[in-house]
Amino acid sequence: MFGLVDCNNFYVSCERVFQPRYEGRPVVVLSNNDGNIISRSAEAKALGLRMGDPYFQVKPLLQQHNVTVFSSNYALYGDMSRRVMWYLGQSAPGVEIYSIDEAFLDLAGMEKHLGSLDAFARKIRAGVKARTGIPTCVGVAPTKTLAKLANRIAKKNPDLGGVLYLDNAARRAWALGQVAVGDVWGIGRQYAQKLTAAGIDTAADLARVSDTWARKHLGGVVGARLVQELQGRPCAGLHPSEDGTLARQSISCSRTFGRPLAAFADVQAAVASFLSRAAEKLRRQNDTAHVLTVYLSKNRFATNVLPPFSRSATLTLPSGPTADTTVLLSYARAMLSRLWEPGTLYHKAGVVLDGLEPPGTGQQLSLFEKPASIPNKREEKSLKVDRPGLMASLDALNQRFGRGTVRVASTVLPPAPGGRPVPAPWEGKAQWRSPAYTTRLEDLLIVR
DNA sequence: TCTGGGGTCCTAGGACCC
DNA sequence: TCTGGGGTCCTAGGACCC
Repeated sequence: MFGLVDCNNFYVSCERVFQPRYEGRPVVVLSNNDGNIISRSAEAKALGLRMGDPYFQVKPLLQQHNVTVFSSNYALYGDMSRRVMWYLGQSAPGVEIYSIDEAFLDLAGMEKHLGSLDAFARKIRAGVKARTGIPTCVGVAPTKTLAKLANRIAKKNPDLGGVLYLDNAARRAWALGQVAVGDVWGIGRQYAQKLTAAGIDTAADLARVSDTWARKHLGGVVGARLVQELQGRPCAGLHPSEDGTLARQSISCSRTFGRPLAAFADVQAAVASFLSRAAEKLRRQNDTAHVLTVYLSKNRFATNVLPPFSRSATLTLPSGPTADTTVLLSYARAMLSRLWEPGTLYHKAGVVLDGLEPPGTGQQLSLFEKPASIPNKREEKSLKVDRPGLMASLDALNQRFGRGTVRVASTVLPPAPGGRPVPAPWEGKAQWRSPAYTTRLEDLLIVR
């Protein structure tokens, strides 16, 4: 059996923990750059606000109904998530952190122990609420896909008390009939359209299609597994998250710029800044990366811009895997020059680190590179700097004194005439950001 | 004026290898 | 006239997730 614990309206709920006056009132949280709605309270959903709505489009509606708006505060959400996950880790034998606000629980064999998984799920739910203030729903079922489905039904039907346990075939059949095919985990817009056109409208209909049909029309083996899981046959196990954190197979950092950029120097500094951040995440997870991708995007909403809206370059690092910001930067600069089209307005850039492995596993010297033990004169000079040590010091300083305290020079634009530092033009808006209550001493909540 | 960011898995085609 | 088969790696892109 699997449990799926999913936080309700997670970002909104995080804000409400520290500002309880927003309970019972419409609240939304916006994406980076205050661009789109990414979290909505139940009251905001009832007003017809949808996930992903651009802020500027729904602004009148928000004002009309006096909806409270927050910019996203990832320092807060990340820390609240850590607390929720820590508690889950204490409560279940195996936990797989699936996203910032969701985790699968391994409940194999626990029925015998506990008698009722329903009561257990309710206990977990109450425990998360008591310890963090975050409301959740819990679905329990024999496969991950069915646990997701059960969770969804629990969310939609408050009378269930936030928990649904699909313990027998009759309940499962009932549950499958409750859910539209487009709301099944793994069925997105494209597939939903295709399925309804073929007369498959509910999860129950989808559970009845043949393996061959699923393979042919739902992305091959992925679709076949999905159907099996709906039928109650598990195709995916639980991958426990070590020490309460999620190790990733790729790390990326990208941003839509605060305003469109046309100058190479600006975009280059932006890319350097994103890559520095990605490399920092990489080192925090104690990995090195062997593959680097850089991409540039134009404005995909502009009527005068033709696709492709994005160009990317991917490079397997000839010098082997690294976690050194300066090494990664030297490659990124060259890749950016290759992608650059003069006279273009760029809206967004990003970097991706792939081929992650722990340091020291697969060092590969390039054909033209001498091993570090016999350096030439120039290398001798650069080798005086202990790079891993340099990176560790950089991270330690930024950890202690705040992100960005010490930076690689290429992420900083030359000062304006008069010597004043230039604000980074790629940084976006965040007009309504709440304090980092739990991660910055100055932001600590004061209770009178 | 204004439209997010960070992930996963899978497939397909070309280059290259034996 | 006639031109293999099986494999890997790389790159790009599609579909999906939260």
